[in-house]
Amino acid sequence: MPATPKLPALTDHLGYWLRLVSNHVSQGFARLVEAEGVTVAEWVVLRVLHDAEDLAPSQLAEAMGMTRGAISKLADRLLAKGLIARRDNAEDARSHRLRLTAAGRRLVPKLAALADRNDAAFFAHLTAAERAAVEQVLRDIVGRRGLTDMPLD
Amino acid sequence: MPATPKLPALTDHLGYWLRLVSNHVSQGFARLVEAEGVTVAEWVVLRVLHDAEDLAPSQLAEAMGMTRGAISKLADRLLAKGLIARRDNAEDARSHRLRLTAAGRRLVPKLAALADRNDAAFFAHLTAAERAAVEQVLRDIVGRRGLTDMPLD
DNA sequence: TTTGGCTAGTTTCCTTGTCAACGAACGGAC
DNA sequence: GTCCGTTCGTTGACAAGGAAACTAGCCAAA
Repeated sequence: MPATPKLPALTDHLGYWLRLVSNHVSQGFARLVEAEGVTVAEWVVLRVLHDAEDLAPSQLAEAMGMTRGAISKLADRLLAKGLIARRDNAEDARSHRLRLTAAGRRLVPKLAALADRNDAAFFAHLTAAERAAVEQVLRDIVGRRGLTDMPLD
Repeated sequence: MPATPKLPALTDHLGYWLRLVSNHVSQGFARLVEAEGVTVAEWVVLRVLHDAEDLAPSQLAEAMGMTRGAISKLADRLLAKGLIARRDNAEDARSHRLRLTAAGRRLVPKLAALADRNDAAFFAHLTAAERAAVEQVLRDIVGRRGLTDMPLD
């Protein structure tokens, strides 16, 4: 018997498999949306704004699990692409609100279709039960640990 | 009825949950290994070298799903930390081999314990069946799509 | 043997994030 | 009314990876 205790392999950790698959899924999606001239982070902003109508950068940062600095630059890019607009906040001169432009609003369904397509490409072969089981486990972990945000790492 | 067709939410995609949890798991691990002065990518290098004994940078790039350029810089950092060593390849002067130093080899079990700890923190509450089911699904996807590498984004 | 293509690593530039410092504006205590 | 601590967004420095250009060395064909 070897004197060294068993050293677990990378693949012994569930986190390894999660990361491996997750990274490929995200990368696949990144390639899809790239054709529309948008990054994954930008897509998330657009999708969140689509539902919210009007958000302060700091709220966006909170919702996306990114720093305010990152949101600031992200907003600059989306502004330059004409997909969002800044509007002063009447009640607080420090702050302002971000909203989709017409072009931004028009783009969201197109990107959503790509998200559907990408998800299907990776998970369509699963049975409904398998899908539900995995989602259940993941949602459960999110709930247990109170993960509300989405850190981009 | 609204004229607009249903727009799927971010959370309707399994990829969303995968990414959310995966990013938190990775971030949690990053915080743990940070105390040992190492990043996640560096940990992977160390762990792979631990098993391989001797690897060319290009092999490492292949195994980790990173570019050779990234490995080149990563190796520089690990070299500076004294965790790996470069050795010339007698058969091919273009190439060289990377191996763990004694310090690097000593560090691996410590990091492996952190990996165990992190995995447990996120997944220990799962039943063996749940764990196996998730791992099975993930491994299956990896197999179907021939994902051998581990892209870091 | 020399030439031309290939391969291994490195380097440069670019992207996109974090972190920390900053200035402007808010708001409560006095 | 005036401070003083806090919050808002921005900015600059830094980190880490990708893409592509570059260098050095290999090797096979002429």
